[in-house]
Amino acid sequence: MTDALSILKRNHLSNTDSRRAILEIFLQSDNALAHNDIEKITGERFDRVTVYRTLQTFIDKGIVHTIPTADNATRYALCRENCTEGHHHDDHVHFICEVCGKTTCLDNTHIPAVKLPRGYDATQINMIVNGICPDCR
Amino acid sequence: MTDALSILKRNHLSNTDSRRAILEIFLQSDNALAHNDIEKITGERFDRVTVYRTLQTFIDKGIVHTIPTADNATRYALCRENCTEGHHHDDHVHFICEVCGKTTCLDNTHIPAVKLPRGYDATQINMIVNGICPDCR
DNA sequence: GTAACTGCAAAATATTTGCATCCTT
DNA sequence: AAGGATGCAAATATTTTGCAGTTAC
Repeated sequence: MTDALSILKRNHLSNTDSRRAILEIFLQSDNALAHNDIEKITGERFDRVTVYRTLQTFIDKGIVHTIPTADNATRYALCRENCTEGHHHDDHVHFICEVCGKTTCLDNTHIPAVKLPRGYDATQINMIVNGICPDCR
Repeated sequence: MTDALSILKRNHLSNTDSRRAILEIFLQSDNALAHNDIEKITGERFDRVTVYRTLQTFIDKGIVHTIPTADNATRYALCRENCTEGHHHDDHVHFICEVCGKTTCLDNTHIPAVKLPRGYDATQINMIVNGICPDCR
């Protein structure tokens, strides 16, 4: 199940307004969201601090992941795959549109293998593609 | 030439203490630096604002580039390749060590090609590998 | 000499922490 | 009832902007 309540239950999180609301936002959005985006949508409903703490909780549980961006704005997206606490399997490519600014998880585009120099051990790989999305061409 | 002065001249930038000093730091460092790292090294010699502006100038000229990181701390590294104003050819992999925290440009490890879904046009690709570096094993 | 660069002050923005209160289970 | 979650206040961190004084060329 991918409704907010199920996600909370599955992760042993209590069912609070802010958690449900923020999860709904992620479920209804097809792109990654910055803290600021979430605040704009929720308006005055929740304290800014609550949003920060809720996002951190979701990260800890492996419900959302952050996407590294060069512009230094932390963006969060739902983990669509089988992430569990402490273990992300986040092997898809992220696309950032230079026109509309949207960050999209290309869930079906997997990160190709890369051969690292001797001595380097990878635990996680991120691939961020900047460019122009289909909507902005 | 890869000394600080040559880099400044080549990019038509005036030769000031802060620019020379900050470039030296990059030239002597084999890993990427956060604004904070630079401030620690330069100490009280330059105003924090000057460091911000100097870094921005270098980015504009294509002398340094920023590296996207999941921890949301902007890191800067020298462009080793033929970056020109507005055009980065930054196709190497970046490695972030989970133990020592150092960010290294793997200049010789190129980013493998990736096939994007129809409609997506890439202008720049970043690949960030997290793991353990040779020094920390 | 002039345009560009720097330092200082301050504003704007982003994030974290402590604590008292409230809510979920 | 008890532990965890929230809201508020405030501390801390980060980045930007305006302006006056200084420096490179």
